[in-house]
Amino acid sequence: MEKLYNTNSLSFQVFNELERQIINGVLTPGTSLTENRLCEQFSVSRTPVREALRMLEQKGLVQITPNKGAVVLGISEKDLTDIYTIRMYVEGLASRWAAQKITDEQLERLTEVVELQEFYQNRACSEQINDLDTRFHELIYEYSDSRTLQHTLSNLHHMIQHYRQRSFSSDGRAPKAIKEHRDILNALIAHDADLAEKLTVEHIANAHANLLSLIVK
Amino acid sequence: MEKLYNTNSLSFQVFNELERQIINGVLTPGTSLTENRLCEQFSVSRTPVREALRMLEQKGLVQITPNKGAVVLGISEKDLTDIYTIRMYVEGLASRWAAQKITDEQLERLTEVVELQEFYQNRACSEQINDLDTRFHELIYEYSDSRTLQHTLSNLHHMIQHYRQRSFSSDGRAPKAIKEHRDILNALIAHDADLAEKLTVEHIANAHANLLSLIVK
DNA sequence: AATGCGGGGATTGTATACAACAATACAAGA
DNA sequence: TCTTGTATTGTTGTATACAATCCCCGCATT
Repeated sequence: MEKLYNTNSLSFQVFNELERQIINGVLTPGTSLTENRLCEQFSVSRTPVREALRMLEQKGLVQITPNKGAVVLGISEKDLTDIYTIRMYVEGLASRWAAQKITDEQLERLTEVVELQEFYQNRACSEQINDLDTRFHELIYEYSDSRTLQHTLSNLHHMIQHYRQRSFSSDGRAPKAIKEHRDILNALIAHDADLAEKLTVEHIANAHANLLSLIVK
Repeated sequence: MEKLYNTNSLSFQVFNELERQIINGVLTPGTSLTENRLCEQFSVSRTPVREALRMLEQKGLVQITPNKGAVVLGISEKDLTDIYTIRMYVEGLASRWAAQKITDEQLERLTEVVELQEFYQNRACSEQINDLDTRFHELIYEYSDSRTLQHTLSNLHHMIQHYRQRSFSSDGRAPKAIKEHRDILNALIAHDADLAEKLTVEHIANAHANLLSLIVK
């Protein structure tokens, strides 16, 4: 379950770091990524760099033009809004399926995450809260027991990590979000698929609305 | 728009061919892909093979374990059902957005595709019909004017190409599907977002039901 | 001045060589 | 017999060398 994962392999180190930089806006859209520059930057040869770039292309984070190289695509504010809307349409499905299939052991793990969130919520640890938010949603994706749905939603959720961080760190969104998580958890405990779906859709809608209000400012 | 795209580069040739084989079930789940074997098979060096494998991993078609190699994941019947269900939740959104944003020129192109389908529908050319089905849906994804939605749905639609082929080649599904396409097209022409969404969801549901009836046999 | 045409430097594409790791088989010792 | 250590082999990870392509710039021609 833990993603100790390919943390070794230089390809993945480069991939993860570039992904992070793109998602966090360090690398702005339009930036062209020449292989040699990245080689120097990461002190690795071209092989892992090229592999990382190919992976990023499949994720839609860079665009590779044959014989010309890679440019950063990044995540625009329109992408952000689109992602929330897409999640509003589909993330309820994850909770619905999870409600039908979740085991007692899985419920325990999820409960633990929610309790940790409640523990942190008044301590202004926006990073921990964001991490736990990620874990909460990722666990539901996993417990939906659908590889494809997990893959799809995980990608979407991951893309907007940086924006969520802003949301949690700036205002009173965290307590509300955590309360909503607790409600969803209760619906899952009751195996009430309809309710879990409904609450999840509302949760996404609220998160979206909150983020929009921040951006307008 | 056309995907003349990276058809050159050996990496993409290998990627496309492996993807095709996985999607078509030529490579069954669990098959382990050793780099040297693929090198011989495609008569290329390890570099493009490795890049292809990394891309396939990001698409969720193979799983790479560090220092151990890649194994085929493939698309199970459960994945198939899941994909249709997910599309039922989200594909309507593409039509909704397309209805709001589609231009006259884009409508012409889409109309052309539907007319071609109607031309072929009684000629038992299931391959052409499948190709045109792909083009119809891909165009709507494109005209939804959302990079993320296009990316998401394009992946899902692509995954089940092989199953759709079976659907079109085996029974009276093609004429019904084409009729549904015509109805969706009309809704788009009228820029009726609600109707376009509703018809699209029904279209996916019908396609799913049809495929299920085939599999049960 | 505008256009067309090399040419050289920079960049990507591909192949290969070497290093690190994993798995297996086999032998030595308890 | 069982265990454990080790050698061997096959596979993946990384670096580098070479080939193909593109791009920019200067130059000549009109």
